[in-house]
Amino acid sequence: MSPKADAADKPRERLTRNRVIDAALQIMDAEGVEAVTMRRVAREVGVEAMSLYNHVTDKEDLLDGICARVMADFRFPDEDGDWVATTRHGASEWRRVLKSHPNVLALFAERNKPMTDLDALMPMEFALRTIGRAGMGEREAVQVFNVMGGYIMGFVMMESGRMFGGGTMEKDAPSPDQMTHVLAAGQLPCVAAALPHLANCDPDEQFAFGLDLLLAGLKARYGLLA
Amino acid sequence: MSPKADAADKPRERLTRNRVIDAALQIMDAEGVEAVTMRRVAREVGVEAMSLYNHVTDKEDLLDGICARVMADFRFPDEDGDWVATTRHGASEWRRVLKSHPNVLALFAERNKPMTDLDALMPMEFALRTIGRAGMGEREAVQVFNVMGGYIMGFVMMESGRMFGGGTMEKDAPSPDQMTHVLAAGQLPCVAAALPHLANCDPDEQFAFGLDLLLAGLKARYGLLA
DNA sequence: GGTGTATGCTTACGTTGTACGTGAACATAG
DNA sequence: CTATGTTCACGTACAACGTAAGCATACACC
Repeated sequence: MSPKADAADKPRERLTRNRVIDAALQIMDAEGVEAVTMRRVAREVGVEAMSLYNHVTDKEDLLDGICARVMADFRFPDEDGDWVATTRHGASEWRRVLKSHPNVLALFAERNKPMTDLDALMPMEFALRTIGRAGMGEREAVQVFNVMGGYIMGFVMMESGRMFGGGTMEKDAPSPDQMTHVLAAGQLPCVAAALPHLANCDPDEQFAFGLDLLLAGLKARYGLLA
Repeated sequence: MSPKADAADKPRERLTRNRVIDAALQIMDAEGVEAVTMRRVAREVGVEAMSLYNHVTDKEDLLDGICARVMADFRFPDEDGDWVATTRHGASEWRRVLKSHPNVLALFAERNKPMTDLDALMPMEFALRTIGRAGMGEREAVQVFNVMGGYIMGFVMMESGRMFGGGTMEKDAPSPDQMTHVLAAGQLPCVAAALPHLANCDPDEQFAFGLDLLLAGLKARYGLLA
């Protein structure tokens, strides 16, 4: 009998680079960066570790693939409205992408080379094009891109990594760690006073707040109007 | 003869937590985060790996120690002038600290708990106090802190991680990697046009530019004056 | 002296990334 | 049909990792 037309004798689907990277990304989202291990990914796709090397050259390559894959999730806003509106949409989309895979920022940070993937670069192209619509010079557009990009990345880093006490205490839990002890010592009065606000502030609102600051600064500087 | 008063029979200086963390930080600066290994640090301080555990509970603890140590390098600007000037000094000092240990951002990013060390929190205290001097409400001050902090971290992350092509090509080197190939394909015209600016712009100037945008936005919003 | 308490060394175990060799499935050429 | 080359998965093996456990040494205080 012919080997096809039989569902049972095709025990495993053909492995591809995409399937490998997808599995790795899923593991990273669910269990953190350090859980992304060649053996763990292999197990996820039902294969031995060494078989992955037919589709990625390294673990490095795998991680690069994850970065590119994440950026490929970027959904380009339409560019019909004025550049400020498009910028706002683009920025919040960028933040959405980063937040939907919160651990990818750690990857970005530890990777010291720029992205080369076309998929990963297209959001940058979009951003530069949109900023360019504001009518400033190329050089200024690049500056604005760096500033905005930095703001977005840093903001998401702070809100999801919460490195400065952002979400330590849920609501009013007394925060069992030693931070309370430090605060109780009376030093850091401003931090102590800020804690409830750190816990309660709506991140979306904060993000928009900072973005508006930047946009307002741009308008004030260049006399641009929305 | 007595065992003291002889320089030769005191073969090693007493190991301390600080010496361990210093060594780890030095290794991280010189060779990257992944080079910070218990055995490597031990070798650096002239000891076997397991001896480090007398001074740090974990590798985790060691890395936390590095984070705290880096923040402890923060040199507090004087707070005599107006709050805008102090903010500017504080921001550039914060950037200086991060840039002088460029790999620490990867640590910050992969660590999902807030800092609890007093040393690490004092720059935050300083920042909140300075922002508070502007006269806005506590809640707004926290927002401004998050926005400024995010901007600083993100900017440094982009400028030292150069994830978006920032420093790929030194001066006018033709960039041997595959990025050129992608660009040559005609897609990404804005990125292609931006590349020389990405390579040539002065980071200090860019940083000040973004910071001024934020400050200008604040002034415009709150009607604050320098 | 003795006796704890730090501190360091050694050995050992499980897990990591990956180099290397084997073998099955398949395409194409003779 | 057989021969041959390519692709892909498997299995074994090794060095380096974090660290648990046990033992050795040195100094503080009685």
